[in-house]
Amino acid sequence: MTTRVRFAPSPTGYLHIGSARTALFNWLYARKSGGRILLRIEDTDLQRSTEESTRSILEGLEWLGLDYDEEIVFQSDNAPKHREAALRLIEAGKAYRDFTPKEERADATVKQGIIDRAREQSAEGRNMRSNPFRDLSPDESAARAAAGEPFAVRLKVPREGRTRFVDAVYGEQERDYAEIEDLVLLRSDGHPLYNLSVVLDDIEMRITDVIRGQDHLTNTHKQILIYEALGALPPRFAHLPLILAPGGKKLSKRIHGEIVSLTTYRDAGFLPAAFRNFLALLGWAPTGVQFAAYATLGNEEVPVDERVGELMTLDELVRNFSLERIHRNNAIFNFDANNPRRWTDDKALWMNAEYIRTIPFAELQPFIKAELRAARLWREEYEEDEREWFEQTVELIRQRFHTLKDFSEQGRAYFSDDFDFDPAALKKNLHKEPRLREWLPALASRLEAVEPFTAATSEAALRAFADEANVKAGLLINASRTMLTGQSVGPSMFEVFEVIGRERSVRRLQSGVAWADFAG
RNA sequence: GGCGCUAUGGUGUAGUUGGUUAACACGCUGCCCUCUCAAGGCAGAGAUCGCGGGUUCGAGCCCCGCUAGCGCUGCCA
Repeated sequence: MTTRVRFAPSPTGYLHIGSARTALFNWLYARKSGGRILLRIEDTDLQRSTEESTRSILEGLEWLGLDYDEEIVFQSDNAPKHREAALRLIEAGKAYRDFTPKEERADATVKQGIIDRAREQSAEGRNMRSNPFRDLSPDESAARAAAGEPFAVRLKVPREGRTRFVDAVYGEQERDYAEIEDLVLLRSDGHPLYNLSVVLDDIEMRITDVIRGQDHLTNTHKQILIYEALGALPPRFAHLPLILAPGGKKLSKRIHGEIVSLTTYRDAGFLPAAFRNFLALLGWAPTGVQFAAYATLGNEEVPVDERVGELMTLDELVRNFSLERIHRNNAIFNFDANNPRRWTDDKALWMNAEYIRTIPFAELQPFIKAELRAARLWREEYEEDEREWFEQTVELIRQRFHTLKDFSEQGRAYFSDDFDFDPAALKKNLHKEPRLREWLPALASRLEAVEPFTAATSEAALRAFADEANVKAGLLINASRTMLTGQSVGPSMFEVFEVIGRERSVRRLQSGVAWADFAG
C-alpha cells in the first residue's frame, strides 16, 4: 500500500515554526517512502479561521520548498458528511444525543476552568459514564430531537476496555476507557468537532500515517475509539516532540511574538534551504552525526555517503530521514528577545550564514536578485553585460554576510552610489586623522593613473603612496574602506577597489560627503 | 487533581547488544592569520549524563522510587 500522509494545519494565524517542522517531516517521510503528501486545511472553527491565514500557510510551504500532491482539502467542505456520520453513529448505537444545555465559556478563561473542573471531579471520583442521556431509550431520544430540542452528539465510549496503539516515535500507548469521557462529536448547533472531522477526513483521504505534534498524543486514544465506532482501521501514528521557548515554556504568539512565525524568517533574509535544514535538526538527527559539517554544500566532489554532517541538502534530508530517529523529548528554540544579535536561535543564524557563503552562486543568485530588487538596487545588466562583475562582487561580499538583507544594507555601496556612512566608521577611520582629507584625494589621483586597475595594482599604488607620504598603509586602507563603502568592516580593501572600479573609487575618495559634518 | 510523555555541558544533538579520560555542532574565551570584520587554523572553559537507591567486576545505557518540565483532560483545534 502506498504511503499517504497529510499536513493538516488550522488556518488561525500565520504558519508557526512548529507546524512548519511538522509539514517538513511529513514531506520528508512521504518522499522517502515514495508516497504522497496531502494538504488539508482544518477550518472547522469558522470563528477563528481566516482566508488570509490559509494564504500565509500556503506561502510558507512554498517558501520552504514543500510541495503537496492532489487537491487541497478544506475540512469545512466536508462538514455535512461529518454531520451525517455522527447521526449514523447514533442509529448504530455508538453515540447518543446529549440534551444538556450548552455551557457558555469565555475563551480567555477556558483553560483554567477546564483544569479546575477536572481537579474537582477527580477529587470526588469522576465517572466518565455518568451522563444521564447516555442510556435514554432510542425512541425517547429521537422523539425529543424531533420535537426540536437541541442536542449535542457524544460518542458512547464502552464501559470496559482499553485503547492501545503503537506510536512510531513514542512506542506503545495504552489508555483505560475509564479515563476517556464520552466526547462530543457534534455540537448542538450541528457543527462537527475536531476529533470526528479528523478521523473522517483521514479515512476518506486514505491516510496511512499520521505525523503530527505530540500535543495530540493522548487525544489519539479518543480518535481510535472513533475509528472503532466507525468500523475503520486506524492509520499508523507518529507524534513529534514540541518546540519550546527558552526556559521550557510553550512557544506562543502572544508571549513571543513574531519569532514563532515562519514568515519572519523569510522577511529577515533567511534562505529557505538553511531554515529548513535548521528545522529538520530540531527533534531529529541522522545516525551518528559526529562529523564536522563538510566544507561546501552541494560540493559534488564529496561522496554522498560521507556527508553525515549537520548541513544537508533536501535530497540528503530525504535520504537520511526516518521516523525511528525522531526524539521523544521537546526541543528548545533558543533566542534572546533583549539582544538584537540573538533575536533568534544562534544556530539558525549561523546556518543561514553558512549557506549564504557556501552554496553555489547559481543557487544564491535568485535570492539576491529578489533582495536587491526589493531595495531598488537591482539592474538587469547584472544578468547580462555585467554578469561577471556581479558574480565577482557577490563572491567577495557574501563571505561575511549572515542574511540576504545584508546584500542591500551592508552591501549597498557595491550596487549604488547612494549609501550612508556609519557614524562609528567615520569617527574611527577618518575624523581621527584630519590629514586624510588631503591624502585621500591625492591617493585618488594616483589610482587614476594605474593601468590596469586591479587588486594587485591598486595595492601597489596605495603602498607606494603610503611610503612617500610617510603614513602607515593601514591608515589609508581603513579610511578608503569607509570612503568607498561607508563602513568600518568589509572584505580586503584591494579586492574592494577592483570590484568598485577605478571610476567610482576615485570619485568616492575625492568626495567631501564624509567630511561634511566634520568640525575638527 | 487524574492520565500520559520526557530528562546527556547555555542550546541542538551523538552515544552501537552496559566496558577505559562522555563525542559533534552552535554559542563563549584566548591565540594565530591580518588593512578592518568575518571566514579559516590552533588551544581552552563548560556535563558528578535531573536526584536517590538497586542489579553488575563495571551503568548515560537495565530495574525501582522521587523530583522537575511539558502535554492532554472543551459543545477549541
